[in-house]
Amino acid sequence: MSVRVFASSQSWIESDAVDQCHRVAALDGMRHVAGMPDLHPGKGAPIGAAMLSSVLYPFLVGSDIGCGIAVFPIKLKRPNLERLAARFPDLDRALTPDDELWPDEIPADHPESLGTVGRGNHFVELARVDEVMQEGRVGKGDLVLIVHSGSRGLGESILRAHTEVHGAGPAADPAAYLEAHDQAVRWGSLNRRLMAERVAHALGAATAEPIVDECHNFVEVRDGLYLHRKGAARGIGNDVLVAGTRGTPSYLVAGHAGAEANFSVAHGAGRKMSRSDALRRNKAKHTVTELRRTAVGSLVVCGDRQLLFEEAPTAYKRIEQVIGDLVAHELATPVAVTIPLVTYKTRDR
DNA sequence: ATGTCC
Repeated sequence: MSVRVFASSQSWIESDAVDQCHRVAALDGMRHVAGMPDLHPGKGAPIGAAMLSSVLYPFLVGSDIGCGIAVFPIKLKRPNLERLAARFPDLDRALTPDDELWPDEIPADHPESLGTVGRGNHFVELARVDEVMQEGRVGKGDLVLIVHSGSRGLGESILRAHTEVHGAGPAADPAAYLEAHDQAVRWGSLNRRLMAERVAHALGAATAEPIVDECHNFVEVRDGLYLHRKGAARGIGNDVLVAGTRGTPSYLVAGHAGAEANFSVAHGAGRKMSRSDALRRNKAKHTVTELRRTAVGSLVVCGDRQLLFEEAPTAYKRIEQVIGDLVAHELATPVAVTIPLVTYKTRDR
């Protein structure tokens, strides 16, 4: 069926990703595929796409069901970057039941890895609001915690249970898949809150409710159809944090996407290079020192050198271009710009 | 993406 990619001629969109959109569009029951300006190739399914179908395909959401980005206001007296980076808690170590932050109820009875950030493009970032275009959410100079993480092993186990029997085929029992899926979505959201609390505690600050918490890997049942989002967020009257990179700004935007965009907006800058390309090219281009102290003066806590190269800002598209495309196609309008101060990736070496 | 494929 129909495919529409919301990008301009100057935008970097790999043909492989567009090909994937057309392959998805040819699936049984597919009504419409909307590619966001951060579209890039994924494993089988494109990343940065919203796919509307009468048939539910778990592989279109992928393994990290419930992955999303939340923004929490935080107040700190006088932020000293080195001191703050050193005080970030170990978010590779899971919470335990004797921890004071341990929740009373855990969705899906999945206590493993609760409170951990994971790897890949996940991060917890202390950032400063640098510019405000629309009043009412955050003020210039405010500090926020941006948490990008998902359901860790839980979503992976849900997809694997399906894939082992049905591969890339449709969900045999959509209601059963959706029940497990919804638990992973709740687990992911709880996990982001717990991480914000862990960091706020460690930095001696109070915790606040998130001003934004939007998933970008999930299924929404809409008018009896399944709207699969993979690296795409809801954009219908809600705000979304569109993540830049570890070393460039991020944008809080107000989404107002229509049916052509499957009611969705981009979730980030989007990869420009595969992980293997980024590792090879950035090893030649950068030192770990300059990747740990970025061009905007922020610090990156990342003990894993390989991950540092894979996640270098040059591995991603320009966030300004992605936001420009959202605005040009009237999918969203900018609310505020944040600049990273300290980004936590992993303590592990 | 993932208690990580060898």
